Amino acid sequence: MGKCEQCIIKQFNSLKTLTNEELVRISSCKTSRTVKKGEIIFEEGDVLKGIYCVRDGICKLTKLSSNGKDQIIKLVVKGELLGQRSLVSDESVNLSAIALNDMELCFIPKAEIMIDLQKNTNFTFDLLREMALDLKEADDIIVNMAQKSVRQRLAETLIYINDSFGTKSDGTLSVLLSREDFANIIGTATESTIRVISQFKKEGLITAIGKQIKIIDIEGLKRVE
Amino acid sequence: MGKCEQCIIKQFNSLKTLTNEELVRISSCKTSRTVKKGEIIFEEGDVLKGIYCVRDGICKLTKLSSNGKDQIIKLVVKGELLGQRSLVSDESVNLSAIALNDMELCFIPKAEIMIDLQKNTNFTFDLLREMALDLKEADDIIVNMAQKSVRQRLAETLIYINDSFGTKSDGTLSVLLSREDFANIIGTATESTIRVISQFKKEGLITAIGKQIKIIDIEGLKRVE
DNA sequence: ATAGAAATATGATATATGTCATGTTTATAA
DNA sequence: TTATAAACATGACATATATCATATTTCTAT
Repeated sequence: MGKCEQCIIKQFNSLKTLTNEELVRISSCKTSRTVKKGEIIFEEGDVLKGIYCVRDGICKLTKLSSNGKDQIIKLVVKGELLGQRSLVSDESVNLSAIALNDMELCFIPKAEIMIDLQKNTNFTFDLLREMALDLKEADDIIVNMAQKSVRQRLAETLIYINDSFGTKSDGTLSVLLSREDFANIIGTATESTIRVISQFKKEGLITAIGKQIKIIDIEGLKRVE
Repeated sequence: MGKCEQCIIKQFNSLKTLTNEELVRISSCKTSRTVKKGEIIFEEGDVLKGIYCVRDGICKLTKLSSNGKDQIIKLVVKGELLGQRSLVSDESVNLSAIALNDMELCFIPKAEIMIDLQKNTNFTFDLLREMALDLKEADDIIVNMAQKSVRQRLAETLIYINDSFGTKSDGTLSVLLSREDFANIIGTATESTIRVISQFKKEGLITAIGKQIKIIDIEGLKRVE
């Protein structure tokens, strides 16, 4: 099993603030876990006993609405932490995490990471910074949900995925989502999403062969009303 | 001017974690400010030079959407802090704060409060906990926006205001909002909000005389579809 | 106290989006 | 490979909500 102090993944999250000594200790108590596509990592209501560091793959964080539909709140990719909030509150998690492709995760027990949270101000402060960013993003999502059309929300989601998670060598988005996943991100019916994707294709904004979506005219997408 | 170390307001926010010594220092550099109803405390894009502690009154945090409409993200009342995120990031604020009634604010310069953020782990940790709660609330708002009807969103907003901010002796909500403010919270047109309020009145769920709204049948409101 | 401006109210209509039905294509497992 | 299920696609229609118009009431400043 890899050693945290040598792992490059930590560069992308708050663990980078830990000292070598701290990382060695963390490394000795962490466990690794592979998760298959579609598998549930944790579920709304679970009590987490630690945090995950995503070594590879991507997952969605979803919340079940009272009407029975899932809402995707956030996509978490390679490099990010998962379940930070459980460090701060003793409540159960308010979101489910489901793998969108095969994943590799490292699990760090809460008791161990809490030691660092007590001692290392840099670590706490960096977590705080990450959470502030999440909060800012959440504010933007709220405004978009409240004020923008399904067409706009889908256009922005495509741009967001393009910019944040990048493309493969052929230009298609590297994050593959079903039409239903897209619908659950933008908060609409699956049929509506399918229709808008078809419209975008006809309008020459994107190409879409199955789940392989490529943005053709990003400026056009930005202009969508 | 009051002394922080004797102020009861701090009980309601992260300042309660500061030591007496720290509070004395903060007290000596803080300034007080009164803000009239409707006045802008800070605006999207401003660079904050510190944080506010709300001694009295209530304000709304809004964000301007690209379609020109304001979205209300959060109500901040007596006891809470304002502008915590500016401590963590050096970016400009992403929200505007506007007084909903006359307010009393204490302003603590960033440089001073940062000293505590560096030294006092309890303080940082408490801020982290508050932010985690905000984030959880934001997740709920996203789901509601995405999945629920205007009727449901208004019903939940009324219940939220009732439960979180309380009522006057006559049972009316102590937070007074215009129909437009309600519309900007739930993300809909002002006319739609007015119509739904009228419906709720007819259905015996609430009474509303001008801005004085009283919940009559809270269970009925919870059942709204 | 009065004029003018906001805020509230309500109708008529347009439009975006949801829902249901049905068919086709693509993926998955035996 | 074939059978079966899941995902995708599209039409027809229903419905929630937005928009525009026009009163009416309430607030605000002089």
